Amino acid sequence: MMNTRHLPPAVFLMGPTASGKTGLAVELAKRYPVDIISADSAMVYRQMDIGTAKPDAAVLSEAPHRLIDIRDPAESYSAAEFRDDALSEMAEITGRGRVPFLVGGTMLYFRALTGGLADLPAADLDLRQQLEVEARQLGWPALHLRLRQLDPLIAERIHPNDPQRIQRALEVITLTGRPMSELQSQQPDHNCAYRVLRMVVCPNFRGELHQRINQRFLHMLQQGFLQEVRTLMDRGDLSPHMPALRCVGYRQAWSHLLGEMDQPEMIRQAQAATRQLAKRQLTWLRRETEALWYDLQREDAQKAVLQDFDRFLES
RNA sequence: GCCCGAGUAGCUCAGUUGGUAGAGCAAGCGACUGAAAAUCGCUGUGUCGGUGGUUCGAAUCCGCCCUCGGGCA
Repeated sequence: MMNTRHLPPAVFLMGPTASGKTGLAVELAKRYPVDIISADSAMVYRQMDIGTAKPDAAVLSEAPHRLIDIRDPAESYSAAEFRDDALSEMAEITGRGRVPFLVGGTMLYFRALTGGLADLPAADLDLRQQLEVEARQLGWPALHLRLRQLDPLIAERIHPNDPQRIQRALEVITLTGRPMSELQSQQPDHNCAYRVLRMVVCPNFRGELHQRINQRFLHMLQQGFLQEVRTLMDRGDLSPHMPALRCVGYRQAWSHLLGEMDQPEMIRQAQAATRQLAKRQLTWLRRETEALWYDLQREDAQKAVLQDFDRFLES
């Protein structure tokens, strides 16, 4: 392990959806010389406020968040773009003598940020569409078979039913002429240029998190979530397979507004999808062995956070 | 009160002519390199409403009871 003493500090606040990250981050931003950078793949989209649980304008004026509202819902964003954007924001914040404070639940983004990414080509929409058409005729398992010829190593790691990864691996080899497994193995060692305090917030009991998720979705509905989705729908240029509209809650609401399911069913499915998202986030989070964990339901949690924050910033 | 229907997994239900059960969803676990709030993989779950009987053997057939629907009074 390298000596990180001379590196500038940064703080990561991670946690599953509905765990209370944003509220805590805003509190901390008021007390410490930190600037918040959102690490959230859904909050990047403008006009998607209620359903992404984005902090409102009043909160944002007090505690500005970078990397939210940086994309139109018709556009896409990616882990690689996040990495570039976050690193440049971090450098800028550090340059002003303040501390970058990364807050969010998109664990792939954190990983790309600290672990780096292989030198792979960006997405190519035309090529993806072409592969989509082929898949419709031949089926994804057939394309997986083709991938097995071209890049046996990566095919071994990708399940024949996993369209997204088969598509990506074929895209990479088509665009570069080289197998994705090879490009990944050539990924340079990446040293994160910051000394990082990793904090995770999460209720100790899963049932408690589920309850918060269920209630929060009902609250979103009261705040006019369906109207928000209706407004997106009325634009006429969005479709439910775009990354923005695939977000939890949005795709169920979209389907409900099309009359494909009634409201109680939409609520059930949206809540379930959110619980499943939280579970996947927890699977990532369990690997964060160096992180400090806090259950904000507990009386002493806030105090512990402040203490650990103090100690880190003073060190 | 009488008649009919239904009670099987957390939920919705399937279960052939009797051989002590299985789907979907939910849930749990995992994977994850430019769509990641995405996309995938694996895994259970049970006093078959209760009770007594017939039978070598009952979710299945019979009696009684309970609960919930619906109808008739």
